[in-house]
This record gives sequence, structure tokens and C-alpha cells, in this order.
Amino acid sequence: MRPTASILHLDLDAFFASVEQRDKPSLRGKPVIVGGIGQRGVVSTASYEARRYGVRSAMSMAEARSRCPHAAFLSGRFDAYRAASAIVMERLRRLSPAVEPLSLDEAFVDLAAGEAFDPGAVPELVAELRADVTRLTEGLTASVGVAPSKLMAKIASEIEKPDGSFIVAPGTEKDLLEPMPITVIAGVGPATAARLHHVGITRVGDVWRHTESELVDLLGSAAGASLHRLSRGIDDRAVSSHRENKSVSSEDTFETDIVDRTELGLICDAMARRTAERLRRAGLSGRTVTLKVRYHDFSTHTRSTSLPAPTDQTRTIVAMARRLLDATDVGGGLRLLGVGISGLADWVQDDLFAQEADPDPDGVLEEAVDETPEPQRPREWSPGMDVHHAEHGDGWVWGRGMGLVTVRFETRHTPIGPVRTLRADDPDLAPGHQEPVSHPAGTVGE
DNA sequence: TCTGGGGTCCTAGGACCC
DNA sequence: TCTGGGGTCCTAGGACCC
Repeated sequence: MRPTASILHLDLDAFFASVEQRDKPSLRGKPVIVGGIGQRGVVSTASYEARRYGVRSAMSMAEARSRCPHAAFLSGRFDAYRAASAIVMERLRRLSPAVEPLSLDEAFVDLAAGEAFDPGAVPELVAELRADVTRLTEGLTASVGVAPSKLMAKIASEIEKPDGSFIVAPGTEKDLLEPMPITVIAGVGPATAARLHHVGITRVGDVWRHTESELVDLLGSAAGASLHRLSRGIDDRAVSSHRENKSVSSEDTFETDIVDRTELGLICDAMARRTAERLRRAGLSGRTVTLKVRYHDFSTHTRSTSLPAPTDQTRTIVAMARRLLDATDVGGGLRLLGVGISGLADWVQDDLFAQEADPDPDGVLEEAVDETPEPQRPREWSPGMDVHHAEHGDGWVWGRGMGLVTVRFETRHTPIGPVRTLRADDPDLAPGHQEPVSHPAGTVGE
């Protein structure tokens, strides 16, 4: 626990709605609601004028319309939001290099990682920061909290919201937390709050009467231990400015449920393409493709499958997603369909090898799915050995899936050589071989 | 007129390996 | 013949966050 209030949390007030009001003077002073404007949309952000009518984030747009019919309903202009966000993040980086954005409108800053941090000058620093944000963004306002921890900084930025700030003096954390509703603690949402309610916990101070092991029994080891610490204001989480992406996904909720398999197939292809393009644009590749479907009753299911090595190839990702969809019951129709990729690798940084590590450099996987395989094959196979000689060098079985076996080769020039894919029924891979697997074998729908 | 889209993290069971 | 223990990977689902 750090001894000074040196973690800052900044939150832009009603961000999307405020950008709209800034850019369209006719909307100023009026209720503005940004979100999905279709039949099944939800509210992203409501201006403070709209909040007076009870409109909240995540509320269905239908309910928002009934509560505040005269509001302006907008679908959002994300380029404008990104531009405003970039200005604010840039300003935060002048305070310290340790800036951790949580979303377009929120970030933590570790002030102690900046140059010549003076704890005594925090009030002036905050005032100057908030004034700069409003000036640089031409009218947006921010709320700011500063505290000895992330937990308290984030809570503090809410206290004087909107357009205010609060600094938590070290040592005052527990007094501040005690009367607050339990849901102020990070990770306590509706489901956890309901369980805690059952044992008489509604405020943060109520947690103090329970031992860690009681909380672990109730919530599981991670959530229980975390709540035990955070409720006492104990929080050592660091501000981290370089968090790596773990997944990329695209999904779409349909205006009405879609039953037709052919139509769903085309949508699945398009969704997989979108995901693959975003993956490539981010300079990444991934191993695991996940299909997500939601039924009319809102139940949600996922099906996933992994490749032996990362790919960023659209056709491979499309083929894998299709296979997953083909194996999925769409009986009563789908409300939502999505395609995601995880198990990401940094394609750009590892350029030389990554190109060759693509398990499907020639789109062989997809062609095989289309029953038109033309895989290259090694000339020789030495049963029972870890390495077999081949035309291109020495290779070994590297993974299997989708009725195919992936063989990776060493060449004279590179330790990690090209990958070739054979059909599983290739005579060179007949049973009886002691299979030399020098890498965890993936399973792709076999 | 119910319930978006982009993510993260955790849990749990089974496979597999040593 | 009645059976371990730990570690890791994979998959599926759920809670949570903005």
C-alpha cells in the first residue's frame, strides 16, 4: 500500500452524449441518448438531462423511449469519440508515462511514476488537468479521483461527479468505504451482491465481520479473497500502461431471430471475415476460434476449436467458424451470432517466423474442407522417430485437426521452418507410427 | 417494447503427461 | 486389480466491466 495519494482516475462525464452536445449546439441542455437505435438496442450513454427521467446505461432503448420520449436518440459517432479520447489520453501522459486506459472515457494514471511528483501539489495538478481537458476537447468535462490505490481512486472520481474531483487522504479509506453499497467494490455485480445479501452484507462495512475463508466459501477463492482485501481498502494493483489484447471478436444481434441455415452461414462467414480483418489490422494472429450463438430465450452458447499454430488468414478463420456453426443447433433460430479469436500471438514482432508458422499458409485447410486438397507431402517418413527427413528438410508432426495433420519442417536456414498439412489418411501417417509430436497437439473438430 | 458489443477474468471438468 | 498426485491444456459457461 503506497503511503501517498498518487493514483489518479479520470472519467469523462456522460462522454458520448457530451460529445454530441458539444458538436450540435441544438442538443445542449436537452436529453440526449446514445445507443443502439434498432428494435433490440440498449443505451450506451444518457446525458444528465436524460438521467433525470431515469434513463441509464445498459437500459433497453425501448424503455428509454418510454421514459423520455422527447429525447434525441443517436446511434453514436465513434470516430469523434476516439478523437476526443486521444486528446485526453495524450494530456494524461504529460502527467506520467504510466497511463492505463480502461475505455475511451476512463483511465488510471500513476502519478508517482512521473517526474518530480509532489504529493502536496495534487490539488493544483487536478485543477489544472480538468481545466486543460475542457479546453483541449472544446467543452467536455471530467471527474477526477486521486487516492493511494486504484480502488479508492475510482471510487473517489464518482464522489463529486459530474465535473468535480475528490482526493482521498491516506488512512481514511475504511471510513469512506464503510457506509458505501457493496457494489462499489470492483468485481461485485448483481449476482455477487445477491449472494452477499443473503448473509446480511449490503454495505462495505458489513464485509468486515466475515473471515476470508467464509467469503471464499461463499464466492470462490479469487472473488472471496479479493473482496476480503478490497473491502478494507487494501489494494496493491499496479497501473499498467501496456496491457496486451487477449481476444478479438465481432458479433451481431439481429432485428428479428434468423432461422434459415443458409442465411446464418453467410452471416457467419461475414462475421469471421470481419474478425480476421481486425485481427490482421492489429498485427496479431490467433489459434482459437470461438463461435457464439444466442437463442430466442437469451441463452448463450459458445463452441471453440484450436489450431496447432496461430493464423491470421481469413479463409482459415472463416472455414473454422463455419465448421462450428455446422455442428451447432440453430433449431428455433438465432438472436445473435458472433465469431471471436483468442490465443493471440504477436504477428508483427515475430514477423520472420510468424509468416512461416502459419499452419495454413496456402489456404490448404479451407481447400481440404472443400474436398479439394492439394497438400504437399514429405518424401520420406521414418516411423517411430521424432524427426523424419523430407524434401524440404527435417519435419515432425506438429498437430492435427479437421481431418488433417500438420507437419512442420526445419530447413537449413531457419530453426522454425514452413508448415505443411497432410490429410489424416495419408499413408505416411498410417497407424503403427509412434507419433512424434514435438508440440502440444491441437484438436480441430476431429 | 426486455436485455448491445467489445472485452477480461475465473471456475470446473476432462484429457493428457510425468 | 480398484487405483496418486501435480501440472498444463482445452473447452464451456458465467460474472463482470465500460
